[in-house]
Amino acid sequence: MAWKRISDAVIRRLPLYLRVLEEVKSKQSSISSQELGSKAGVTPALVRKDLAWFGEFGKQGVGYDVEFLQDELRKILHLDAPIHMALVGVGSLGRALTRYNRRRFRDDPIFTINLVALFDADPKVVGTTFDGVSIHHITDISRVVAKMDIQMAIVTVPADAAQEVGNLLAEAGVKAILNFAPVSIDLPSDVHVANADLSLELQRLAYYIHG
Amino acid sequence: MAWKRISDAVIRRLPLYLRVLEEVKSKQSSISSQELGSKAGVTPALVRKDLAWFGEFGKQGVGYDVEFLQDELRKILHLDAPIHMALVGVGSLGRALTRYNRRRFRDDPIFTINLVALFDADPKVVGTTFDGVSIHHITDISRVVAKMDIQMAIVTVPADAAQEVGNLLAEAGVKAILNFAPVSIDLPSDVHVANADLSLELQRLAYYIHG
DNA sequence: TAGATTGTTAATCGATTAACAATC
DNA sequence: TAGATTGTTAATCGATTAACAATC
Repeated sequence: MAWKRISDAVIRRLPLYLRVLEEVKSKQSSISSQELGSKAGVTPALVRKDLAWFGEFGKQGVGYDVEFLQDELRKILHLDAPIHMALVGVGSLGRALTRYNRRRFRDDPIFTINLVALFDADPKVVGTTFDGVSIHHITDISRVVAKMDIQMAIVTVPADAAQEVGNLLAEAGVKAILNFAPVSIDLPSDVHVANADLSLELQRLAYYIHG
Repeated sequence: MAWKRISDAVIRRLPLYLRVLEEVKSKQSSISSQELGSKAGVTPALVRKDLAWFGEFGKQGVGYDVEFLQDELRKILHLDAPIHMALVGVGSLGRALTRYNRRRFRDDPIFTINLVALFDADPKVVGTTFDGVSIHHITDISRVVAKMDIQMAIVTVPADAAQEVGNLLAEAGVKAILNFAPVSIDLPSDVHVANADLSLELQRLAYYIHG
């Protein structure tokens, strides 16, 4: 197979497959593209095509070995080793996401993304901890990211601070950012920014309330 | 134009256009597809095609009237009248989203989605209020939704309760649901469910950390 | 009028689905 | 072996882009 950048549409489905594999793991040792697809809400042909981008993981007449495929998908998504994550903006949304993430990391053994540092601009909270995680000042992003080997970040700052925080994270070498601020962040193309803009999503949904 | 269901890809961009229009409103009375597109991160041809699904809003040689287009987009998205929304699951994420939404509704005059009712299963919080909004028991969803004319809902309950809560909302006539629980909810096709699954999103992003 | 920009049609691009030979 | 299911190629579908006549 000639080298080609794999599309985001494909990458989005891999965590879904991972979730299905975890669900069936205790009940069966192999799974067909048929079953994996129907549990993930995807056609069997698309499951096979998605997986084929990365290798030949299945066996004709049998299907895919559940544990083997799980391991392979984890490697592809870089989830085979713990990932260190930061969160910038310890307001009410930031605190809620911190709790959510910490609990998930504690309770769910397959969830390996670990929130290890918080950042804020308010001197009153800098130096304290929340849910057991230290809060640093945003001017320390570069130093702390390097020291703690942080690879991902969640941004929950007000709209007018989001771009600047994005710049600081990018300079520090963070390559993947989940942005909850209601503005898009422009960064070099080697930094992947995913927008989780609640108000945009609600406005879109309003289209479907009919009337 | 023969009738055709408008794709979700188109609907997703409309709130983006709305945001750009609000931003330029004080500075100019009209805008070209060129400028609207570049500010929204979309090609000019696509802007024109998206808008053309709903009518002929522009003027050759001039562009689109900012206020007129804003009004039209609001009507299309049903944002021309206030929308009543509920939130189910008053845990830490639910409370954070409640605050976020209430503040947005208070401070931003173009944000017309109003969170008017909270629901939870815990008798200890039922009957109290949070951020000025009453918390009802989930068995009262049907009654309260009807009485308060609620059209949308946010779901922030644990995974194992999400489907049941979805059922209750659908039975009560809610047609649009934003689901934060880490499971998909199956509902009749006239109910639109958008998934905002944080852990899925983080696992996807991990692909891009390289290494 | 001359210049600008729309709405729309045709061309292109990319993603999904169907089909099937290979093979466990 | 017979049945099942993969990996892959070709066909289809849908979304985006390019081009341009119409017209403000």
